[in-house]
Amino acid sequence: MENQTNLPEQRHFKLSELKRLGYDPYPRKFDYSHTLGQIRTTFDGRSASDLEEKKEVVRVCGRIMSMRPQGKAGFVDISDGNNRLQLYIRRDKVGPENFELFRLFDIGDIIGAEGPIFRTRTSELTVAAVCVHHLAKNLLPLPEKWHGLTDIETRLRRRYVDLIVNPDVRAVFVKRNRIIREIRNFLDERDYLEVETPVLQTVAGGALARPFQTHHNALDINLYLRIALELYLKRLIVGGIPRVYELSRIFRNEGISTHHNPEFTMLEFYQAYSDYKDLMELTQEMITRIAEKVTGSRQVKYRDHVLDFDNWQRMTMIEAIFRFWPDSVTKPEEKDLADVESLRALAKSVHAPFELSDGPGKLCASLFETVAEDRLIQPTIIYDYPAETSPLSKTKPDDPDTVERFELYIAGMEIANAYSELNDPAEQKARFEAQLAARDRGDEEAHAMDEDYIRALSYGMPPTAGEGIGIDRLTMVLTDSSSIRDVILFPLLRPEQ
RNA sequence: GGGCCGUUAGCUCAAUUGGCAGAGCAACUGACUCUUAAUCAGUAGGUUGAAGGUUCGAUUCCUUCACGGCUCACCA
Repeated sequence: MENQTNLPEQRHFKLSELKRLGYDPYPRKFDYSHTLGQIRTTFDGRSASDLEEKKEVVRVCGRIMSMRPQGKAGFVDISDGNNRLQLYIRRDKVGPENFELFRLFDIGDIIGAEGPIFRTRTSELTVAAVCVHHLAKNLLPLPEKWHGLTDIETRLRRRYVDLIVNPDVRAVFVKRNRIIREIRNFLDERDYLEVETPVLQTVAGGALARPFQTHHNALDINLYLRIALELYLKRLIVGGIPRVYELSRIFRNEGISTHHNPEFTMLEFYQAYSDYKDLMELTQEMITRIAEKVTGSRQVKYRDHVLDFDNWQRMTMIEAIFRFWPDSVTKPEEKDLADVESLRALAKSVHAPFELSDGPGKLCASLFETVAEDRLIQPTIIYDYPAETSPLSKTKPDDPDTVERFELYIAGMEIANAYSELNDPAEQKARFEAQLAARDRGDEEAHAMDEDYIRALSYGMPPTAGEGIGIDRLTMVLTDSSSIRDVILFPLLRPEQ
């Protein structure tokens, strides 16, 4: 033992010692009387003398987070991930054999204990153990107790360790779950039907993005992982389900950043007999309610800002370009935003990226993203988008170049995207053909043709409004997280070695 | 993909101008029956991310590679 300086070897030695003393190294179960949370709610308000008098015996279990041995006695803190509780183990209370077991315990071990609840001299609620139980051995040491685990790579690769030692991480994912639950409650209250549509698709449509490809062996066909939920959900609108939603994972074969993960969670919902104005109201109500339920307030701290969900803004994309145009650059006039030549000049003046094949719509969108997007901190609905960048949206009745579409921005991030759905199959076919032409010009993200979707529209789709909400980004906003990886338990990383 | 930065003990971090690789916690041994960052005494723990190069000598300087972070581009 003296020569065993390697830590895992020492732990394995202790595991063999457990076996030698007749303990099952991996016992099957442990009957506990209280979770640590139940201990807290039951006994936190009780006085030392009251506990002393009643001597209520409990059985508890959890992972050892710290130990303070003192010769023939010792204190141990256990945690169940939510709560901590102190155990006091005395040789004269548990007996010499059980005390030998206690001496084989390490930080990180999973143990059980039973005994009466009491308060120490410093008033700490504590179990005075009459017996301790070994439940599982920790063979790899936990991070240091007060600096903890901070290395981001290790935290992500070993999320289980991150969860053990960083309580804030668990709190984020509890909130994420709460957000999803509130969304379901909100939509279910409004008679939406939750459905599941194919992840494997022969045509990856519904968004402008590059898909992952895979192959089905038995059918010998290439398939794509879906990049959006949209086209199947609208087929269900055609099929007579007037309110429908799906909340699930989609996949985009694109870059990874603090705001992008290759797989992410999207809510899409579609509501027949409505237009995008109706969804603006619905979105504002839903997001505000979720923010309040999840954070406890309609004023939410995010980084250096306080997001005020009592004060939503609305403006058109064009208005946003004018409003946030940088003072240092000569402000354009309205007519400049209709002309390709002057739009290119404007794009250059603010360093907005564009391609020579871009029409006025794409150029406007690029201007908007460059000058306005990251200034949209407070909840802001930006509406009326160029038809050129929106192949599935219905145009405005008085303007064939503009569609009835809005996006919700919070904290400089696009959170939601919604529009009045194009339900004219002839026009939809023409839009797809325009996208195919763009694809031929080298635009890899242009929308593919989907003949069956055209056929579905040809059976007649009622006027419909639809919306997608990025759950990961919404969770970032409501948990004050600056990276999408803080709200995804196991984000994609390059494999080790 | 571009730019910048990082990688030293299980964890968190030092190491002066290129000159013997260190500390705290964790671990091990011993003392200690109300501690809580327990305390006290002692011990052990390293291919400094990998491979080359320069040098009498490299954690330190150079090159390449791996992985990561930030950021820009693309995207939601």
